[in-house]
Amino acid sequence: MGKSACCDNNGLKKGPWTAEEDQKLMDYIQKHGHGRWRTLPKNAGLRRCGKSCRLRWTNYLRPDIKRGKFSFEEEEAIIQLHSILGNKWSAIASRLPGRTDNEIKNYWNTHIKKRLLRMGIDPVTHKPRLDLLQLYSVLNSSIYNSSHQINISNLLGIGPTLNPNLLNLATSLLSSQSNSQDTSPENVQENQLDNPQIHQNQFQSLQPNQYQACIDSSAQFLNETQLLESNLEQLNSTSQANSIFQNSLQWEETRNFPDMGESLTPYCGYYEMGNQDMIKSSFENLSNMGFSSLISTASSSTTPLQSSSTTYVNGGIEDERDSFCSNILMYDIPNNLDANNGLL
DNA sequence: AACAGGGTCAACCGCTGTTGC
DNA sequence: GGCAACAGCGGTTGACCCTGT
Repeated sequence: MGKSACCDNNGLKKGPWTAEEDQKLMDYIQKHGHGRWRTLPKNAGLRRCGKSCRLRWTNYLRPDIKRGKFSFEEEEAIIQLHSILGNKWSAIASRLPGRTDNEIKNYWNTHIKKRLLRMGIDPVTHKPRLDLLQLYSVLNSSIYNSSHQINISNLLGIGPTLNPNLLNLATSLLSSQSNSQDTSPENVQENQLDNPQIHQNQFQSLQPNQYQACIDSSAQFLNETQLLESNLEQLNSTSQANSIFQNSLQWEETRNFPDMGESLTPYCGYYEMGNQDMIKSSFENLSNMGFSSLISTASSSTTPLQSSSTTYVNGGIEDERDSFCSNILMYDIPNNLDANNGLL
């Protein structure tokens, strides 16, 4: 099909809309309704193309548009819906009354996506960036214990907010994975590459000028996320993960957030407030990876997105200390929602 | 005060899907 | 079935604003 014909017309105005143009468009739509966008500009006395008029109406002039900052509930819904629908902004917008796809898309790209990245969560897969966790864990455990106290967090640019218990979890899972490997001679070398303990030993005598080499050596871990995920499915010892998870919660409870204070509002503090969300997200993904049995389920949902729907439980946490904590792990998926195709 | 750099968001572009002839 | 017009979608752009130097 290609470009719409209306965009080829010359002499049509582009750029920001004036109040006068807005008024003309609103007056016309109030009298005649919207639709027939190709002929609307001419009939309304506007020197705009139909697409521009439609966009202006649907994104800004519609009476049911909700302006202003996104609420916590809305942000939560966006994240959950995005994890299901991906970049189907219109499908996401259809579940957030008063919000447009454009607004949600902008908000995702400028706010949520960056927060997820800062937290070490892949905004595409909504899974923890285990490559960073692995690298962090291996380097930190080896270098930090050596005589050369290096802040690996800064070195890797992943900040000081990574929960050490989550790192332990990643390391434990890696270790378990390597233990479950075939130990036949032909696989020994490969298993050595997979074993973080071996890497740790290799770093014991690390010198300051060897940090880059250290990173290079560890870079081979970066492609092992899939191995880790498959290991998650194989790991039967759920008590291990549960224990680490409980430690994570305790770690969060005792952690200080000196700059938060009043800013711990649902909107501006959601991801900034700490790693609770990272833990939630991590364990949500654990659930997605086959660990749902080790995470207790919530019994009800208070999410704003409801109606006749099938309750979908990603995995709940019975810690009502943070009500949002349980909310985010549980989400109502309407019956007519298809994860692959959006609305049916 | 001036400038640079980064963040935000309204608007545009190019494409796909749908509909009617 | 083929074509064109249309509606809608997601990615991208660029002007504007804010903040730090």
